[in-house]
Amino acid sequence: MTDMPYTAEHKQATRERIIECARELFNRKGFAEVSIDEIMARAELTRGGFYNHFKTKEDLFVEAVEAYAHDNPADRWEDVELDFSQAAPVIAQQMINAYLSRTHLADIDGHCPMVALPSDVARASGKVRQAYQNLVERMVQVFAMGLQDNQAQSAREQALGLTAMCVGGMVLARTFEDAGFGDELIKATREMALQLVSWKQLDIVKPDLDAAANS
Amino acid sequence: MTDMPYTAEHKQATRERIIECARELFNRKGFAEVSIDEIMARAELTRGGFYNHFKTKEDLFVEAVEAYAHDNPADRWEDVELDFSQAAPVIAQQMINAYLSRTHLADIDGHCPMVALPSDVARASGKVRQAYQNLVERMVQVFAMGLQDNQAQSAREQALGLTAMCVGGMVLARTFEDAGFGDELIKATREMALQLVSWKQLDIVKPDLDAAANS
DNA sequence: TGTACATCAGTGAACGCGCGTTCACTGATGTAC
DNA sequence: TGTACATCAGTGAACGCGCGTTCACTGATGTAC
Repeated sequence: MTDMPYTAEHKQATRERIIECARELFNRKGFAEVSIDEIMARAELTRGGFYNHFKTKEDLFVEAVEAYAHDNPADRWEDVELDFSQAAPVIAQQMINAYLSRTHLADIDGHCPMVALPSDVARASGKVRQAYQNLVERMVQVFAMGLQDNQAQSAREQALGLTAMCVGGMVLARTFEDAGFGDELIKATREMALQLVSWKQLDIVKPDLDAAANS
Repeated sequence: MTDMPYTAEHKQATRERIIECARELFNRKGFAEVSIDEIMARAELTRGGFYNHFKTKEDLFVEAVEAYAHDNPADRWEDVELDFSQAAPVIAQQMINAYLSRTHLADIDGHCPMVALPSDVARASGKVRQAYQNLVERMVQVFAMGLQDNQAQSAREQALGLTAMCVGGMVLARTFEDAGFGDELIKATREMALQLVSWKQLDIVKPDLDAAANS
């Protein structure tokens, strides 16, 4: 911290600019398909400087996934920000509405990494996968806040199921050639998730599966 | 069909061997990360012969995704094959149990492409994405068979939501560093999906969302 | 039945290309005086 | 205030490497006779 030709803030700002550019490019094209040249060019820099900021391309991947967690999980996709002064169940509903929305689907740069990069992460290092898992855990906890234990499942278990629905609906819709099918799937999934949140709160007793199957 | 030094069956068999090897390698490593050399070597052939069978690597991707659809959707992962002589709701339950299972998660070679390759497909050509969408549509139809319209959603809408749950649960579990978390998520998602199938059949009336939110 | 032949599935060297990473450098900047 | 200096963020050429694809070939095979 003696002589410093550039300020530490300058370097930090550049670093964050690179991470943000990388995050957007990864979202659009995937980790392997984006080159360091491309990332640096978007950040208005040249290739060589990359290694002043990151040890490897994979290290940048970790940063890009973690960067997403610093923001509010929902206010990217909806005018309605998550309002934590609301009752917890309302937060869960807002989350579902924001996540399983056409707005979120259309905002490719702003896609949640859980939606944009699952396959890339599955093949990446343990550090990347851990960062991804933390993102999932975070969403689960927001949902769990809005739910109560019931006879069939704990609030956490319900939250895990809802997270799977939200991510699954978006992942599938994103891959379709036919946007109409994507919209249909997102809408149906959203409605089902919203019903789950309200039904669960009513603590409906688990019916007899065999009786149901034989009906 | 005049002179034929090798039989047409021979060529067809080789072609299918290449597709199967490619499907397994794509499942493990992703589309871009697998080389044609690697695929051909696994099929006990050499690089050059590839273009006797496929026009491009991307064409092989289409074939690999479609190949999965030729098999029974569930009997890869469970000893219990889908038993279409059973009542339709039972088929839906079997599907959920087979898909959201530890067996399926552990069988990486046999993973459904919906689980193993969503991000790769999202970046691929329209033909690949169409093949993937057909796979999804197929799963939706199996579920829809096992469900009835109710007050809140049609059988198809319910089937779309269940498909999102199944795929989402597996996609997430696959990426985690921590296998325990994956098992937890799959189990919770499976239980929730099974409850949905049985609840929906009871045609539970959609409760008042506002009343639930304010409770 | 045995042989000569035409076919084409399969071979492997070669191609151009873009990648992640390294490295010697340059020049804009904050500091010391 | 002005100037000389040391630092290090950023530069861009170069590296080795592996990729998808092409192409001239080879040799195992089914067919004609």
